Amino acid sequence: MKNKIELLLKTKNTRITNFRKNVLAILMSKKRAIPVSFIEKSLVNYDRITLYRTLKLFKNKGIIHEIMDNNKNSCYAICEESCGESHQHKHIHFECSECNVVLCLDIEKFPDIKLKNYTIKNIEIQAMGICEKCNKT
Amino acid sequence: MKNKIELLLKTKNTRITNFRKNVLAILMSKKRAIPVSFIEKSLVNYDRITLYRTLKLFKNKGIIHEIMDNNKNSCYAICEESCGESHQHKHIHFECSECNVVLCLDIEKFPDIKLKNYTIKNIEIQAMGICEKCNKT
DNA sequence: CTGTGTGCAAAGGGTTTGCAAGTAC
DNA sequence: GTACTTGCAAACCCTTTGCACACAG
Repeated sequence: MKNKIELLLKTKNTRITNFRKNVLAILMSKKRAIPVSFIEKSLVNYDRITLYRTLKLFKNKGIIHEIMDNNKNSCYAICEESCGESHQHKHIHFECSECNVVLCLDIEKFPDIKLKNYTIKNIEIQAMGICEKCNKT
Repeated sequence: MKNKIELLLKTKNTRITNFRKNVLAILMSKKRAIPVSFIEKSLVNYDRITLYRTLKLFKNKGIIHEIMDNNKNSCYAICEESCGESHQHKHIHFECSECNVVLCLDIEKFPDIKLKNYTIKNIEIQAMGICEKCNKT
């Protein structure tokens, strides 16, 4: 795990520091997009400002992507390897109205939206509803 | 026009006040989602706090819907009549990276996304790129 | 050693809350 | 008259900026 994190940072031309490794470990430990507040809860003795700067850096380097939940809280999730420079994500973001979890979900075929005379660089699809877990209970 | 505005407010069980009529008139004058800052520029002698409260109220009543642009600025647009209680919008939101306009655009067929075991209540599609106007120049 | 990252203090911007006076119905 | 709306002041929260010190490469 540790090597995986350091490798990722190296791949993205980002200096390896303890703080960055800690933040990445938290992000990698969850298969979902987590709000900043959650990252903060998971860190000990951290500096909030440095955290903001770190997340911004990760985002710019294409290590993580940002999703806004319904309450305008920024959530972050590790980018898939396929993400690449364009930062194009072929998954949708799903927010559960019961437990507020934010998930990155793959769908069979990502809709190919075209608009005449418009150049589309990126498409984001955000779904709201009830997640698998909450549906069961 | 005036009657149209008052009728809309009445339909939505919302008290008719001068301030609300002014805000609605601004929103109706544009065929696009406008940022709060634009509404503010269009108002004279307004109270910012009241504006926030008004927009929140309109949103809750289903009179307008909120779109977040790339810079996390809230933009607002009048809901279509088809919108209804569910607040379901069958259009996509397009943001131009050149002129930053935010548009509500209809697409031929709105993708019907299904996820096994998930209940989907609402889907929002946000596209980024270059708009018609900027493509021409 | 050099450029980059960190931690602290302070400030910024958008937004919300509380309350008293004013207004719609 | 009553409940809702407005305007003002203050507070809140998230986020950014500036700067000196610390650290990675």
